[in-house]
Amino acid sequence: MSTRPAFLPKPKPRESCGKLLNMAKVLTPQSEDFPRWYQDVITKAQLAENGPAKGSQVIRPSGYALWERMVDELDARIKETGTENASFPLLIPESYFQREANHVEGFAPELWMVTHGGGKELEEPLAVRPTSETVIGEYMSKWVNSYRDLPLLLNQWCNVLRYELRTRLFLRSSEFLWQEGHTVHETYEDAHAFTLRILHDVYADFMENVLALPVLRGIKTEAERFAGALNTYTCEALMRDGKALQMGTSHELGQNFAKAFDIQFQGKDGKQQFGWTTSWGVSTRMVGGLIMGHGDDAGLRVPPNLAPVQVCVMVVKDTDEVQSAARKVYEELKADGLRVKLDHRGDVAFGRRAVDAELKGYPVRIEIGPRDLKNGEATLVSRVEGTKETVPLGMLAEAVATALEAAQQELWDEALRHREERIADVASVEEAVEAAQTGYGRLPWDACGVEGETKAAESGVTVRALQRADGSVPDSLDEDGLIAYLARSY
RNA sequence: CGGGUUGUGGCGCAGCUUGGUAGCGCACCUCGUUCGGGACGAGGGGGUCGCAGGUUCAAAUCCUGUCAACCCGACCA
Repeated sequence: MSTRPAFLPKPKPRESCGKLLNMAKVLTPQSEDFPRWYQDVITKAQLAENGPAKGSQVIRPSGYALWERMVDELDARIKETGTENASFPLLIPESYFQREANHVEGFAPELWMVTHGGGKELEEPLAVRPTSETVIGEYMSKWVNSYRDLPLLLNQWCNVLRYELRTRLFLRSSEFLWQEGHTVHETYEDAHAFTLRILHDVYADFMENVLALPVLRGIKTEAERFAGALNTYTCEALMRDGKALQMGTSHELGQNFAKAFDIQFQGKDGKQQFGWTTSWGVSTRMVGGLIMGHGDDAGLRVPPNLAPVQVCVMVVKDTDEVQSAARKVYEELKADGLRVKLDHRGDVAFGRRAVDAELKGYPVRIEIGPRDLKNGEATLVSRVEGTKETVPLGMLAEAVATALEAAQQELWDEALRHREERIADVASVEEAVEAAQTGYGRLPWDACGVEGETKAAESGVTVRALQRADGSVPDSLDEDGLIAYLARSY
């Protein structure tokens, strides 16, 4: 994992500092009560808290910074596909939802409806968007006239509201932030290919290379499919407690919405025809996935590629020498293009600040104190690897780069190992349910089927995704020889 | 919506059985000593006990209702 260059000294623990992690029990241990641990991290790392209205959430700066980084990375990838950002209204006429039968049925229970405005009852209630296929469809219909207008590739970053009975910060709230892409294509093939391109090149790429979370890519069963879609493709990550989390979905909508919203164009052949649409989204739920996918008993562990703060430079003592040396290091690392934070607080005890840095999951911490300076060194602490080492000031930039790279790799390796250990090949639904107590139960879809799916659901286990035998993503549910992954999920 | 648990300063809790109008730890503020792993001492601010009724001379405590949260189930990014 960590490939440590020869010029770096072996990490040496400093007994005067005691152990790196878990000095103070600030969190409920994961093994004791995972949901409680999750709550604790969110509170102690000041990520979010509940809002005043039922199910609403307030995302605090530390949590929002994580989301902002996700937005940055994803937005770049989305634009790379040729998709452009736009903004559509929050309020959608109720009648729009009724145009696509499956869509209404799926979303009706989750709709928030605005019935009054300006002190008067509205003639037609307005739904607060739970997703925007319907409004966007209406405008796509206007904008698409010719095959030359295709593909039409749109995305919006916004909030959506869905009425929820049981809520959990980041994972399920009545209001959440997300990105929703909506596209129209000339042919089924184009739309299908684009749906998968988003799944692989945007979502999975981001989740694996930035979040360092291995994701299972596959197709959803009919039961789990998006309301109104032909097919739903998914990226599923396995949390540290063995439950799966749907991190993102990409839907091919066929011509269902095109027909409902009259998205027609004139083809090369001069004939009017319906377009083929897709939609795809990821949300602030990914923050929950990040927390539960990598966090440990000392708090968050944020992969460097994502981390809003990759390096925290910390003064150990509040003296002029230390302060100016720390600032110098901070400036240098920043000039190297790293995301750096300077913790120069002199009025908060060192231990407290160290614990705080661990809770927030900063991948690398540079401690600078008089003892370090006397030796022309700084102390480098790796949050992920749990090591402390002294590094000559002149080699700090290189040491930090190495440590960050190692941390990214280590998180990935750990998560991958964890997942592989928790996939059990089984032959029956009963065994799959059993295996789902710790991870995934994998079995041929033929051995499960819709009946098996229903049966597993009674034990709180669902089919998370279907794959081909070689692990690739099927084009449809009709393919033979599909493999099902069953798990408990968030 | 069904089952279980719980609502007392920002957070975590005690007090309730045996009514007499609130207490502890953490956090917060001030001063000082500290500062290489959540420091210590002294001083200080903050709650009317989820909410609404009721019983009573008197309710955090008893009764009724209600709301909310959490955990377990059914629905979901």
